[in-house]
Amino acid sequence: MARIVLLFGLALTLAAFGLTWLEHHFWIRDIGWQIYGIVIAAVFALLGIWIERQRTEGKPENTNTRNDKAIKALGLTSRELEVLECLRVGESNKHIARSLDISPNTVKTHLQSLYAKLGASNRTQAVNRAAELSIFTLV
Amino acid sequence: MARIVLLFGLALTLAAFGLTWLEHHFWIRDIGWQIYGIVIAAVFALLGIWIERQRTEGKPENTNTRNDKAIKALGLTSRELEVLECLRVGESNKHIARSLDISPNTVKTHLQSLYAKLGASNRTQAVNRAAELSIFTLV
DNA sequence: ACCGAAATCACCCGTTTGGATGAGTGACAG
DNA sequence: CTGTCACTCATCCAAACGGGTGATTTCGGT
Repeated sequence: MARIVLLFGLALTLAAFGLTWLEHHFWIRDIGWQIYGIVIAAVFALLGIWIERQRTEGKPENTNTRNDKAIKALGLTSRELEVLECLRVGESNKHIARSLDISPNTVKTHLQSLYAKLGASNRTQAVNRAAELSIFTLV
Repeated sequence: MARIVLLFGLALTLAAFGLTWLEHHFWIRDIGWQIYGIVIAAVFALLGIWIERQRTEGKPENTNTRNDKAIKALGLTSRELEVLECLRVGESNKHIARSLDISPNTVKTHLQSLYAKLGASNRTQAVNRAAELSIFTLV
């Protein structure tokens, strides 16, 4: 927040200085100050929009970082994540096997490590835990 | 979006007219146009922030209403909703039976109606669909 | 060249689910 | 009073799942 205020003040002073400079070198008096004011208004309105957009973007960033943090903390491998994503959609082991082009037995193996790492005892719990840790790529 | 553009243009023209009016009546020449520009900049930056904030506010309202709408649309009964909530947490049929103090057989019956109504073929899919329809009471 | 982690697959066994069907009860509206 | 609906429970059967164990391959890092 402090950074935003600083940025804002900086922009204002820069603008003031820039305008003073322009006044002494160019065609300011010719175009009339109304247009001038309009340009300033437009630019700073856009700046305001930009600032607000930046400010509200902080949230998905957190989920993304938590995402990776949790994944690394639990030691989830890439293959396990793929299986996990299939779990979320509700695919059966056989279906997952076809999706990832591996044997159903392998799927079961991946699932067991997933259950162990997530502290789950079945697929629904696994999905639930993964959701709590915001592991899924949010749609 | 069109409304925002309109609002913006209106604000700009109003500002231009207002400034012209001010110029002919008051102390404009005294305070110097730099400060003038700064004020314009600040006001319109705030306007930009406000606009952006308005634009991004619409979302949380939907989730609550969809909740009940979807439930009624699908004809989910109260008992089915209880079972659904247990599903979400990952409880087994037997556990759900104890939670709701009914027979596991009854749980299965409720599950079958749930699957039918939600268009799911297993518990994980049911939870997924329910989440998509934001049926769960958000934590 | 070797180690360890990841990934792959297989087998066995018991439990859980899902699907289909039938049926009894209580409540509530027409 | 009768029909409908939600809720309850049951039985049978096949499929899917969870748990355990062991084995092979592949690959990056030391």
